[in-house]
Amino acid sequence: MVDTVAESRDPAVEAALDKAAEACAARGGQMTELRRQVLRLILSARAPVGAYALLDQLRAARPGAAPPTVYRALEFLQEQGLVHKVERLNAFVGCAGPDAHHHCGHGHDHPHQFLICGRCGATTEVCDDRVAHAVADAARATGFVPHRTTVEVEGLCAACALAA
Amino acid sequence: MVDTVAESRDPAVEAALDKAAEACAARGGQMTELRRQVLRLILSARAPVGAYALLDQLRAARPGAAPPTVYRALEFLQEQGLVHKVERLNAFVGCAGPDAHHHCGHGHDHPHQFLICGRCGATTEVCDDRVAHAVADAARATGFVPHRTTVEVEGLCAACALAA
DNA sequence: TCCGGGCTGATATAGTGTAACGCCCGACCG
DNA sequence: CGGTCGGGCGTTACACTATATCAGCCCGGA
Repeated sequence: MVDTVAESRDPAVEAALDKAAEACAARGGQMTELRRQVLRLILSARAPVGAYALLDQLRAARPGAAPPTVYRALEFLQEQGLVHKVERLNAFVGCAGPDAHHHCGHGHDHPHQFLICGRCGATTEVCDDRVAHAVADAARATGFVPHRTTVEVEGLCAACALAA
Repeated sequence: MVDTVAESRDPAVEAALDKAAEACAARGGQMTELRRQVLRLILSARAPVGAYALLDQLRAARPGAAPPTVYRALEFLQEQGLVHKVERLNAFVGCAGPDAHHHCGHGHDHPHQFLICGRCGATTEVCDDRVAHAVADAARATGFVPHRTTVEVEGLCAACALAA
């Protein structure tokens, strides 16, 4: 075995990492090795990952890693719009890449919604403008000035709904 | 001082507690003294309250109270629709009273949204059908079967927006 | 009487997130 | 060159949030 446990190195993930680094640089952010490692772990996971799960995996490459190590990386990645937190799960998912949402006219701080399958744990991000507008309108109707919005739906994904 | 610290005993809160107890009983739930105390603390607060803040206050009346004491009460109150959790804050707020939402045709498990002021901490619950429908529609469009929805908007409340 | 379920007490532990200090290093400037 | 300033990271310690588990109590029904 040439590759160690930590490396499944999906080429698609590596490509996404390179694109992310590029996007960061364009905004004045530095995609350091640590941040890249954390983002790789998130993008390689099939479901949202908890901070401490990331920490465990990270220690393979960085024995000295501690909670602040991963939380600081996560904070950066969230600011860059590369990662979102799923509040209901206290876990993190990669954003398909902000670029993937350019079609709906949003930048890297785009509004998004999560569909969380309570059975298989799959969490998919959608980007629905009607939802975003409805929420913003409802807020503004009360004089509230919206800044950031969290929308998370728990239920059954299409596959699990059929299986059930 | 006749009343001790723990008792501000807002008559409106007491009335809400009585109504809540009634509503619980109608559904087969028991509003015990402990649960009533926890609900009173939540309804008396101006902002969402953390479980451990509740615990601290609760200990005035129940020296032996421990985390499970308050979490069990909270679980019951949430099931009864008397309390909601604000995920972004890991804190709990009283529901205006499910009855307050009968006007929009929902029962005690009604869809709701939170407007969280990042400056003063005030958190208001709204009940907007367009939002609820937009979210449900967006989810169903992907074959997802929605079960429970969390919508939380962080921003500035009307008062703070003016002050800022 | 005995059983069972719901509620609470009590202890222990798991999981999530931050504060605070200090070091290194590279950028920038006099 | 020397200084210093800021960002990123290591490290320790701690705060906050949540749950598992076992035991005791009360009450209503068989």
